[in-house]
Amino acid sequence: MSQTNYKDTLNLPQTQFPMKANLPQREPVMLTQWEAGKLYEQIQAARKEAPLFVLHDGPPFANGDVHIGTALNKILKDIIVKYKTMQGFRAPYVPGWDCHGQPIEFKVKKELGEKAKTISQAELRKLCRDYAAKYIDIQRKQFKRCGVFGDWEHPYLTMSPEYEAEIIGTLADMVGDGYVYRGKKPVHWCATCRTALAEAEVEYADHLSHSVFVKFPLKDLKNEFALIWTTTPWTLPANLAIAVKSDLTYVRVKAGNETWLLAEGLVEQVGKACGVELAVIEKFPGSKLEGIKTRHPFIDRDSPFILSPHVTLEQGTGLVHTAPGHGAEDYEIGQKYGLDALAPVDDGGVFTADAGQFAGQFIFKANKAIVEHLRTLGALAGSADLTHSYPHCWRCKNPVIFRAVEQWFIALDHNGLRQSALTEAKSVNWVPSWGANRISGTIEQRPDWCISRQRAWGVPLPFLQCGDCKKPLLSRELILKFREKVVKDGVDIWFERSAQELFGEVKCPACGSGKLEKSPDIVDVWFESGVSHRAVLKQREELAHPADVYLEGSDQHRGWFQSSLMTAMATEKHAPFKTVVTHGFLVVRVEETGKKQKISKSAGRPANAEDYINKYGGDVLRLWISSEDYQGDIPLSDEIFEGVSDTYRKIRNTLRILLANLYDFEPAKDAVPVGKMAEIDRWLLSRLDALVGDLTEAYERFEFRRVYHGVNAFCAVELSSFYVDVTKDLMYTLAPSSPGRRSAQTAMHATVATLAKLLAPIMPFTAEEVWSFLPGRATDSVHLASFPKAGVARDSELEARWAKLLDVRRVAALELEKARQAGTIGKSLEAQVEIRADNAATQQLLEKFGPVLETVLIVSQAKVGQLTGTDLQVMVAPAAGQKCSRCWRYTSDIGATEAHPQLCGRCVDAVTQKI
RNA sequence: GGGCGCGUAGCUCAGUUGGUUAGAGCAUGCGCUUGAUAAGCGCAGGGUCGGAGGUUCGAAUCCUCCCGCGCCCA
Repeated sequence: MSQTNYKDTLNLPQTQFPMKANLPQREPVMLTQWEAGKLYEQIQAARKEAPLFVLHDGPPFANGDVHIGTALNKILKDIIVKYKTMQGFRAPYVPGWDCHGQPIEFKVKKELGEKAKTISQAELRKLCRDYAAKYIDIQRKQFKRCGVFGDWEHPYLTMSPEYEAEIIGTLADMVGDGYVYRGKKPVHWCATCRTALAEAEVEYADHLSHSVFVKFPLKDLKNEFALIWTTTPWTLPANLAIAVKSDLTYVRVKAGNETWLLAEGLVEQVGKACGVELAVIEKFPGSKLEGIKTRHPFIDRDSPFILSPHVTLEQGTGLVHTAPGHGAEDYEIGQKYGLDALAPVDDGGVFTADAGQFAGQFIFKANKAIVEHLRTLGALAGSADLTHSYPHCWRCKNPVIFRAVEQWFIALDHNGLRQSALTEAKSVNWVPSWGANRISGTIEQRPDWCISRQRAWGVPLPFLQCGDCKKPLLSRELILKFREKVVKDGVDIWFERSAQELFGEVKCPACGSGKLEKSPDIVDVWFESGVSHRAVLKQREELAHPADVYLEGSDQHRGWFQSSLMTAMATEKHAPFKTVVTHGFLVVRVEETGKKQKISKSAGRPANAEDYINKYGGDVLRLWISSEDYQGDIPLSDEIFEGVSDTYRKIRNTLRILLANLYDFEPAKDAVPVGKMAEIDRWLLSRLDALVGDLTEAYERFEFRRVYHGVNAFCAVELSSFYVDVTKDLMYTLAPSSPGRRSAQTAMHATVATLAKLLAPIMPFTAEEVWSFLPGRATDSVHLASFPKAGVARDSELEARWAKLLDVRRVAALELEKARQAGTIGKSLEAQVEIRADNAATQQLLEKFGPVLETVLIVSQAKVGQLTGTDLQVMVAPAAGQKCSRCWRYTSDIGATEAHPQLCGRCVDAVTQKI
């Protein structure tokens, strides 16, 4: 028989499992199969009676393509859901979308262009609804493409009537419990368009302002003045206080025959600007000023000193003119001191009667009159023109103003809400643990929740006010009455029908008037998504309240986590989540600087999930996510993706060779019982068991990178470089059904099956592909299988013995390499070795291994020599005997059988037995 | 500017309550193999643990300050 024919007698690996993954093409095919087979429904049905695990989805905004960061969030959730499912839980996943809100309204208006001005609110709302629906479809497709399982045909939408009804219902309850009140708060306001503007509708551009230094006389002190500076003289009629910083140094200075108060650090600058010599008389900290009163220069009113951390020495005098009705910071600090958000300006930017002598004037025109008036009064210390960046309206390009308008608020200290939320937050499991600290900080600091927005696209605040006495009419019963109509007809009826049509005859309890007006405002979208625990967890019968896990970016400590916690504490008296997991944000390395930068700032870099899926595939995208420590910044680069792709290939090839070695293995028929398995195979099963234990703990702790590194190391070290390499000889050359080969196949079979299951939550496509090649698989889909259990095959005594053997192997590898460099041998089968143990115990151990030594070292002969020293030594020499042309080992019995002159005895047996 | 985080080989990550010479996988270089072959195996090089002080017999680890990056505020 010729050499090439002997090759035909080997059991070389065979498989149709492709080496090249071709994920971008293969994955969509698998998705189609999953959908056709209703895999998600099958999984849910299989777990019908199982204990429940709920991961509640935070709704992404229905706008644009799925960003790589959004995909990261969704995939992390999916890994958890898939893992919990395999652990035997019923883990339904109901995805959601945030549908209302300014960004959609903004985009729709932009697309409309000039037409946006003439369109009715109802038409605008219709277009916004269509826009959201369009992107829900797009995003749904993209999320599915990421391999995310869920009830995609029944997501929750904040614009669905059921959801809207729960928003209204929550408002009703909170009104009933007295949390809601009406107050004023400044917003960006365009006097030309007569509308409130959102931050995104404001553009910053240079603007020429008239800056003035104004003297406020100190109450009851002659010739002594507090000197303030402002670039908006028109806000002076609304001045209610002067803010100083407690730890800044302030001075009294002599200015001619007057005394002025200002910050020490600005004396020189102010002196120059006002053209006056200033001589310091006295120094004191800002804290000394608190409570002291000044007089408004032209209105009969006190203006007290207050303390504010916002004061800086960048410009002005260090004494900050404070008009709570016309500035965000002014408002914040005003709240603390109980100041009114006075804004004597109407919708058109004209002063109202409250502005005294300036009533009826347009504010920007009144600037000049006010400055002149100050000059006449002698209250003007200096003035100058100043060009600076100032907000303008995105549509009409005119400068906008900050103006307090009527708003609706939730009182966070009512009924001890804030305190109970803080207490409850302590009993939530925050991952990472500093989340507890962070959310407490935001809850402690935040002011009352302003829940009204002056926009078109959202859920109306179903509140009434009296048309005559203007008092708000807040009634739980009336709101619930409206809610009933919403369930039937959706929320649009608020805009389409009159108060009377909606509520019938209702009288103002304050003045008895029957003339009631509907609030034109809509509710803050944070309130909408914040009530999802009620609108989804409590409504959907497959879910439960509270959820086991919420998982979002760390920005949501201030966003959704907080809004959810607050509304839940107010209405349910407990948190809506047991565990909150947070992740960081994507950063890319900028080549030139080597510095990290958030992805949104890196122009030209692909930022959609699709870009990466089309290039690398969904499973590589997911494997990348699993590889990163997502708790901090998450780095992203081509280099990283290439690296993950390499790992993917390593894992794939390892699984492939195992499958290829199983081409003739039927577990039911051929499997060897553990007790009869070879040691090396039991060693593998023991290591595998340890891996299962580690990875189970990693999944439980949401530390997926440990899964990635664990599987990678197991494939590279235990399997590829050791077990598979070592067992090649017996796998290929023994008779197909020999016990040694069947034993190894049994171990390999268990290993592929286990690895497929361990990887299924992270690489759902590849795990499924592997599964489909697995002989004797118990379930159709790997996603219907159970997660492996640890602690069944661990044999630490055996592992300890083999650890010693692996030490020998390491030393042998070094010596074999030396021989190879010297040209003595090529591959290791051309060598024989003599091992000298480092002590008697090792020597005894090695002797007991016997022929296993040759196998493990992949050499032709291995013997244990005399114990001579204290170091473990391996001596290498060329192998003795002749090379068997079938198994390539060197032996002394080549040609012992006449019929097979080129074969060793073992190969003769294999070839002739054919067992 | 404030609050909360993060910073360990080229890359992604380990590194117990402080305790030998800081590890792994990948990548790189050099070999081997050609019966996992657009694969596989071996060996080697590679780190001032962001920086500077301090505590300690001893610090990647504890403390202070600084630098860089991110999130949230302002």
